[in-house]
Amino acid sequence: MSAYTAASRAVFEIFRQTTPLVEGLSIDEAFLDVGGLRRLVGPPAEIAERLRREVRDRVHLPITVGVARTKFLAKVASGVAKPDGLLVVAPDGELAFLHPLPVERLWGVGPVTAAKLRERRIRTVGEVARLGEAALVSLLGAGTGRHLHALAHNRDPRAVQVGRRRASMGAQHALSRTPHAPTELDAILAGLVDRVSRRMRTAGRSGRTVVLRLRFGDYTRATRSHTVGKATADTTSLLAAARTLLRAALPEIDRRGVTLIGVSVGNLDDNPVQPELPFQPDPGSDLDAAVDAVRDRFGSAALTRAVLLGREPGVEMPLLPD
DNA sequence: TCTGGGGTCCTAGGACCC
DNA sequence: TCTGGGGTCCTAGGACCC
Repeated sequence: MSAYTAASRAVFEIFRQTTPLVEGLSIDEAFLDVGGLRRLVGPPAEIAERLRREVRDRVHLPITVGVARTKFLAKVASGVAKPDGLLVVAPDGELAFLHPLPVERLWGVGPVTAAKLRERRIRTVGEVARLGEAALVSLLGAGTGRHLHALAHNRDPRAVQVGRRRASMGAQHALSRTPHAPTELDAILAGLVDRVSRRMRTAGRSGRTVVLRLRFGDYTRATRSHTVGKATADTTSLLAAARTLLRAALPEIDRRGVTLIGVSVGNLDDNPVQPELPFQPDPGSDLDAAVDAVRDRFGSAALTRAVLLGREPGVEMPLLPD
């Protein structure tokens, strides 16, 4: 576990001591629902100050807190208050706070959407709100248009969700623009699948959809996916699926060049154990368990796939006995 | 500035089934 | 035999987030 991960866990622990209603958003962001604590603990602003103090004293990190009636506005407030700040948006001052802000503050507005809005001379959240839903939908499509219209009026009915589980797990590797031989790409793929499948087994997850992510020489991207009938966290099975996808993409890679390979597994399930194990064991599950055990004890470099030998820094070709 | 790594959500078309 | 509607799943792409 990295120092960053350890600190993140410690901070989340402090959050959970304050309220059980904690929704992790990323390694360094979370929503806390403190609506029920007003009588017992005090107003949200006081709770926020206390959280900042505790994290500073116990984990020695600054945190920024945004307090508001909706998740969306709390996130905007914390974004405005960064770094190491606290901003409380009172219910009667929501739109006065929100409307002068630039459109980029809206959750879901990135460079593409911002550029489309700019073309219509829309620069602030207030201008988005005044534009009206129908005009936004015709400009940005139904999904984004309705979403932004609601946010611009601070309409965000989503509650804080506890215990949300990850929907996919993946790993990727950036490459130089020089040509790469199929064997080299295959070795990189094997290393990525190895990393992802191990993470899945550690987390007790298994998955059905293998996604191969490619970025070509011109930095455009493409994905190829394959879904199997039964969820697995078995390295051999996942690698077989990934290899099929890579083989099919090789002609295109050959033409356009490749600057990134990624593998992720989606359709994640909570049950990595195969119920019919005594009769139809996964071909590689025993091997995976043995490899995981060795790595748990001796570190992740202790064992590697033959296809990777001599490619990863720090991994030496072993001396074979005569 | 351009090009690191790990994710989420939405949309759309096609296949398939009833 | 053909047509139609509705639903689900899979695949692919795109935009966005930290």
